[in-house]
Amino acid sequence: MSEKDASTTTAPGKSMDAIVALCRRRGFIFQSSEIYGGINGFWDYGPLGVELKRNLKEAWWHDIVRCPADGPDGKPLDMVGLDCTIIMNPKVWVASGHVGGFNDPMVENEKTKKRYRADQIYGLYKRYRSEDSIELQLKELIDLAHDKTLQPPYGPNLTCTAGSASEAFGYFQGALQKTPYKITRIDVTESSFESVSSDGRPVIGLVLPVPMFLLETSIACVPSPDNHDDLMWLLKQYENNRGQFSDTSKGFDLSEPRQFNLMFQTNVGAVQNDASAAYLRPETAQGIFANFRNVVDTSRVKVPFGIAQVGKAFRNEVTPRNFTFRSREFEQMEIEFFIRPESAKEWYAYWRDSRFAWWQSIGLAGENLILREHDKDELAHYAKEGAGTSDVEYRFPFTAPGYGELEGVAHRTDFDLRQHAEHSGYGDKLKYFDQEKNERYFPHVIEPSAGADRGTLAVLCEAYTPDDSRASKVYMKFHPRMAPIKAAVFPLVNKDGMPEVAHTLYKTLREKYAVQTDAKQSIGKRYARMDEAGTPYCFTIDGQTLEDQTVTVRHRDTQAQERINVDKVPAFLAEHIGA
RNA sequence: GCGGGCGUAACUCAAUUGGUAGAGUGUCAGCCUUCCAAGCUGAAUGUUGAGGGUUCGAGUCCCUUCGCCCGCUCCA
Repeated sequence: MSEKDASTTTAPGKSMDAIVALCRRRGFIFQSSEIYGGINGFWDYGPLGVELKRNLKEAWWHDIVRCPADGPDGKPLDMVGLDCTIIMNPKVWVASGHVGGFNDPMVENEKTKKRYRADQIYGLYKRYRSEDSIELQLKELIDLAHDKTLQPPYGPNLTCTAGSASEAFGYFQGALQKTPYKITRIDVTESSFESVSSDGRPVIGLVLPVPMFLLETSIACVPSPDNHDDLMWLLKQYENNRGQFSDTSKGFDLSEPRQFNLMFQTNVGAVQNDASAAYLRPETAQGIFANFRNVVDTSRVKVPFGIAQVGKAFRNEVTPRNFTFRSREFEQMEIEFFIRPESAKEWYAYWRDSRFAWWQSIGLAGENLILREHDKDELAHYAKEGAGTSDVEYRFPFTAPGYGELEGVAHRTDFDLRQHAEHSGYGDKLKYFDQEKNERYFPHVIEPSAGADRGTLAVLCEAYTPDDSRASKVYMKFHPRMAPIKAAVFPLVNKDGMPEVAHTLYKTLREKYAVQTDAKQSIGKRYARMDEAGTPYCFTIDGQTLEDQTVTVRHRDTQAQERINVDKVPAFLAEHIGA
């Protein structure tokens, strides 16, 4: 999420509470196992919701696998699908780094209950005792200061956006002015230079040679390694802040590092022991990498090509929140696109831009959708050296004025294939062989990874349109391709032969489209219900139909009406909805 | 995981110092109805989130728990 563009806000009248209420009332989304009090982080899709989400997934599958666009070289993309299991050999997650990296050891301040990643406060989570002498602590600090192996993330890794090193120098000087420490050097690392901020200026990193110490006051202290006074000052800060850190009996009162496991664990087979332990996949991507060899061997694909998968993934999030936005069980739509390493920049740009355009094409066309290039310091472990990472982000009512991620496009390099080559023992056999160039190599990967539930939620939020002038006070302005119900067929009144005509038209249309018919109650009430369901068109059979074979088309967005011949209705839908 | 707020029908809300759980909307059925939730008649729906306690008696007081919202934290 980002806080960019704070000057604009989400459209007025779009309260998340109202959207959630409509989702419940009209059967889009329910809380899972609600009659038992629900379960945090799990959501069910009702009759309208499942249609909506299917439309999203099927549009994705159609546009990615069945009917992909042309690539940057002008040729149609080579794409195939895949459907892997949720539970895989646990070694997959060791290779991918999810066992270990995903489970960052955390330390907790036992008094304030605040939690930090252990690697970010290295040195501090070492528990000094009050009887430990200042000299001992000082010695440890000096050792740390001279430990050249402590590189980021262990060392402080401050960055700023600046046009030159001297400008950055001024920034860092300001940032550190409340400490007695001076900047000893500025490293404009290669990786920092590659990252360019949104305003086009390079990101310049300050890499300091010793660990940063986080005090409770959020001061970042950076002792110069050879300055005795600096180290003494730092110790003094510890002393002064000890009341906040500890109960005075245990020095700096942080717990031992603990694992906070974000992967769901289960057991395969009846016996529950370490040998039977397995995980629910935290992402669908690894199933694709694990099957890379199989797909290459069986489907005649050639680099560049992509493998796509839609499926459930699971993360035991610390804090599920914001409706379905952060769920513990969720569905991903992922592409792993395999390319020659030297073409990474080109393909990365292609996927970044085409994925953004795709979200626009399904109705998120307004200013609530943005494309955001990541800063270097927020990149995932596998993407540090890549061509880049960006997010397609949507301004949800609950993130406004900030944004929430819908899809991430990342250059994963050849990290995953190499990891699996090593851990599986397959080694070079996992490499791709290029016949033309007689060359064997690990392809690089551009990964566009989208959230189906987040996408559905964004479509819901975007469609929600308050309108006091209509009976329903609100209507869902879905893109026709997303609308759960494409059209409704109504007899104006429930007599005089109109129901029969309506029924015949309904039976014809439902062969191809999700349509509904309803003869009960007043026509206004039926239109109003369709407004809340987001149905783009209603066809109404009236007295005139019986005479001249024309029906009324009622447009959802404008409430305008026109007459067309009943025989032209399928063609009308084909034109306005698409096949 | 921490702190704060909140849970009464599908929705929005009532219910006197603790004293028979109600209304409107929606939903459903019938009638009526020739274009935007119209009208008439009728109907269904709650273990007051759940569990325990105090009490003759708990929606109301106490404890526990679950869920939702906000702020931290987390989001590889």
